[in-house]
Amino acid sequence: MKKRTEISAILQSPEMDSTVTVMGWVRAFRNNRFIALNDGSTPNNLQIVIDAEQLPEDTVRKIGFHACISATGKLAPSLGGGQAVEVLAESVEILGECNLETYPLQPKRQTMEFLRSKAHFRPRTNTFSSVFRIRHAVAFAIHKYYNDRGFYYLHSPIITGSDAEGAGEMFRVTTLDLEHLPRTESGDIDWKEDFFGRSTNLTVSGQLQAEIGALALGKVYTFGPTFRAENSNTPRHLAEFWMIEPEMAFYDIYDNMDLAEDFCKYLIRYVLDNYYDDVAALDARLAEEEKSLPADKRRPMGLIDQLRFVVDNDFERITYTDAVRILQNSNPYKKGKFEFPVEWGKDLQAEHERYLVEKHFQKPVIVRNYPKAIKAFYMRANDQQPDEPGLTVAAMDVLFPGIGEVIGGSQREERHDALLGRIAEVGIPEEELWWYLELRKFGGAPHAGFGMGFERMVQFITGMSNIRDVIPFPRTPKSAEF
RNA sequence: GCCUCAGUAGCUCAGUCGGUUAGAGCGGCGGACUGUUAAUCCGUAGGUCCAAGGUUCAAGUCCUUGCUGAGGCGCCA
Repeated sequence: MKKRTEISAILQSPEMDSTVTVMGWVRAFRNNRFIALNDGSTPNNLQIVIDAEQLPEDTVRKIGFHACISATGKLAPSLGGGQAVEVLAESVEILGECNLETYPLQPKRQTMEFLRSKAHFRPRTNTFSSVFRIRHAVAFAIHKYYNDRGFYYLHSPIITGSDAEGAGEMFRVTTLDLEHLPRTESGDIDWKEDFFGRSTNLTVSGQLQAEIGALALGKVYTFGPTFRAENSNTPRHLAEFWMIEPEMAFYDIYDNMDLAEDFCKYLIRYVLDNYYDDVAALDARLAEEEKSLPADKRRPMGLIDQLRFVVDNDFERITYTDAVRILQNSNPYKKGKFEFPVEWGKDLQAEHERYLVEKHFQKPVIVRNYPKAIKAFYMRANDQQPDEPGLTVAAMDVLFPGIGEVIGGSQREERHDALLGRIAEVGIPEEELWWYLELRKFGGAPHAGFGMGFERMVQFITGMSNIRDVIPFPRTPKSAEF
């Protein structure tokens, strides 16, 4: 293969008069003379100038939207106003034709729904190439952030035998012949016959295993795929998504909140610092899109302004009890505008969270100390507070505008007896969690952690309105093409 | 899982009260064009009206069921 130069490198530091070979996909061919070429290395195109009479007629005819070409020529300052440099092509080779009579994409605005059905081509569009570059950037920044702070990347299992995680419906993993299931004497399916000799599922969370890591390595994080078989049909849910779960020994709920806030800001700052052109392209696209919306449906600020705002301001921190008080004093509450009741002991609904984040504080909010009854068994019980009608646990949720809960976490119950009591209360068989309990019995430590929805964070940073458009191959109920 | 809306040309949509040969813009194709920037100009082709059943003299239009998609809610990250 001829050695090619990536367009990002050329645009960054062009060496005028040098001869380069570039390869990529044609975004536009204008006036029989100008090719806008993109190779995915940057959102920006490189202009190739050809002399149609100096090239084979057949080659010129095949230069068209999304055809793949290689072009060789001298770099020169551009005579046109739209770009600084261009390649004066001496030769052009067609690497892959693109027959536009049958190719589904078109050089025009397409809906996200349509492009979703063409997941094999959508990364070639401006929007999706920017989204996927940013997705990469966020993933990389996650590892960099934790590595730089002395965390160890722990690989939690994808296949789990635990039924006790309680984070939702699970996908079963089995090699049993579904047409001829082995049965026990009592007629139940005999999971002892299955591959692992027990019933197994895809993981819904790596947290319990991350706790094992934290109680030995001090600070760990997991970052991997997570599976929920919930029949959730919303722009914020996927059946297969990625989650980051840091877990730290010797952290309490406040340390946990500090880390969560700093982590969120770091990821946003990293993308702004290193992928500004991509964010700017998405910002412009959103601004264009919003022009056609009525004023009340528009975002309060542009994408970049919003990202800067989140980075530059402290997150609001309140207790669940405060949140209920604020909501009960709110206008929508007094006017009966909320669909769901606001009452201490009941979980906050999306409409309540949205009021707190988007109306009342107008910035990210961390709510902590939720009622014990509505939270998971592993969260650390707080002492009874005089101003709280019931017992709470040291849980915390980080709420973002537009996407809602981006992080959920807690200080974990490290007291063996308290945990044992809680497990009994919620009715999980003790033997399911024998190793989890032993972590408390033998050299236990106070510890805390949280889970961040990776796609939700990418969604926030890119401004994409549907989570299916920030993952290359979305898996949702009734949909697993590609 | 519940509720709402939608499905008509490659894409985005219009299609009146059920009535003749189903339209537009964009895109494609053919042509023109050597400084364009979503290039522009001229010409042209293109339809299983989501599927099945039903009502009717007559269905893109009304009814039933199903499928698919989107949005809202719940569950959550």
